[in-house]
Amino acid sequence: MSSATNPVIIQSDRSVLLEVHNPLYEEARDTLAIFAELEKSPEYIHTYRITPLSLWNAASSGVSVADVLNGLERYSKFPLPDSVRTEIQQLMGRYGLVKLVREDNKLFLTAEDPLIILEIVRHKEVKPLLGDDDRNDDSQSSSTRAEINPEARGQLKQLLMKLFYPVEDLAGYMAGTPLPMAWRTDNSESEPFALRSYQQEAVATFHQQGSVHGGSGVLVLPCGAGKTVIGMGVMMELQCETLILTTNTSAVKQWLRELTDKTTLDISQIGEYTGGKKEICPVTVATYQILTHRSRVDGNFSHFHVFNEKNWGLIIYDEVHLLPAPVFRATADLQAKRRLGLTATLVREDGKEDEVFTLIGPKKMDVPWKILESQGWIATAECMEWRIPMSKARRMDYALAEEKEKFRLAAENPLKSDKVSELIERHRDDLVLVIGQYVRQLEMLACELDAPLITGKTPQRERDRLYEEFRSGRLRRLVVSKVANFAIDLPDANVAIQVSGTFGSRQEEAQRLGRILRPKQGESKAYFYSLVTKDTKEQEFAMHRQLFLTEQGYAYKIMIEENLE
DNA sequence: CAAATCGAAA
DNA sequence: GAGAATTCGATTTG
Repeated sequence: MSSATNPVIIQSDRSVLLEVHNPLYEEARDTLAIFAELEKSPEYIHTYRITPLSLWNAASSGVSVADVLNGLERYSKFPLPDSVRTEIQQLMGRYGLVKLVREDNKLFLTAEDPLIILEIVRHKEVKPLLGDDDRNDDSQSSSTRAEINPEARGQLKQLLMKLFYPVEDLAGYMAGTPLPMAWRTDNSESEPFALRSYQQEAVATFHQQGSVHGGSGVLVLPCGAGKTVIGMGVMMELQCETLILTTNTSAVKQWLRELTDKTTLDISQIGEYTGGKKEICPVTVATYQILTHRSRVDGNFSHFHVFNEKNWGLIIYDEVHLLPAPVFRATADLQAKRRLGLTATLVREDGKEDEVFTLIGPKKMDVPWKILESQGWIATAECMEWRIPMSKARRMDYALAEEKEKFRLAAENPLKSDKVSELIERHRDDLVLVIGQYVRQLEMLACELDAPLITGKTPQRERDRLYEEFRSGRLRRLVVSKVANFAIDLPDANVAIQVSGTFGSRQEEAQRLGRILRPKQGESKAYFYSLVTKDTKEQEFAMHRQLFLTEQGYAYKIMIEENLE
């Protein structure tokens, strides 16, 4: 029961504070993870929130109201507020009022209380999603069930969630065509391959719960945590034909490489479905882009047939936070397939996280960056923001500029280049990436630093040559544009200097930090510098970008450069 | 026929 | 609220 030495404080707004350095931290964390969302994880106190969605997700994996209340009471410093207790009972009680069942290959919504079914079938947005069965007619108003259109299974669940009737989906998953596979043991590299402990845990968490409930979900893992390996781990468990969706062709190549390298699957069993090749094999890797492509003639999606081409038993969504809206809709129709979403950050600047949860599945596991850092899988990072002044003349220009030009004026502040040179000098023996947003600015910097520049227009051969030199250490500094956000073949560095970035994108910041967090031999210490112009809009945007990293527990040191005039 | 180039899309 | 990168299909080129 509650005791002052416990690690948790529960507030009446359903937020939960957890002390990280308390001896009961780990137990309490594992308990909270079951029914609350981790919102912030700075160094000393983590914040969780109990939301309707998080409670329903818990309920869907078999957790009861009593489990939640006991869990909270066990670790709380103070007695549980009554309002919180009541709300939890109320909210969780709604889960399962409506069930989705399969009978003779038809899908039905059922409820014990006919009034609930009546309320639902009368709802004007629900109506078009029901089966055309005439039993759904108003004359049958005392019915405890209603037939639905199987294609609308996802859409309907989404809609009912909004109406506060979270559906207990008992209709199950299709197993998909079986495909035997195993990890390769005869690997050409001498080290035998093994899943890291948290990777194993992730696979188990996804797979564990019964076949009805445990079929879909999202795993949140930092960059460099080995997402493809975990995806393959899940494939090993399910042993079935799999469709893998990624953001771009280099990610496709990466999956293909890893699959051939680490599994017993034969090359003939692995296919690439992109602009270049159109193979459909028992394991197929495709880009989101090709799926969203519409025919020029009739405006229809020309490649959606991939979803139905084979009897997929598992669909893996790589970087699920980038899932485009049309694929969302297609996915809504695929509720009978097992779905695995992989992502480093479940933040979407468009706030569609809830849709990911409803259509792909609940978040099954969240590995905070700091945990990986403490286990030595990623490097420790020092983040620093330098605030650079503008020249008098530029300050004048800035003051007179149109609102929309201001950001660019601030971002391209030429005084930044002095600081870049200084930082490069300080890291003479390190591998340094200079990352920026505007090609013009980068061209100037590259010239001053006498370092090569890589932008979108740089031909692949040129890129490969530069990457190679950088990897070998002959080349110690590289200026890159936004290609850095996507190019996964970019070699690892241990210092990044960001001279400009997009309007406050948290994702981008995370990705760029991820670039330098791969552990290196010897001292695994990384430096991340962000250069912003003092007292401008840029400074505000930088603040927003950093939010995610602050949430993950990284502290920014702020350094202010004085005006020279 | 494959590689290189181009414009459109989102 | 704007600029950069990417990708796809079509067209041209060797």
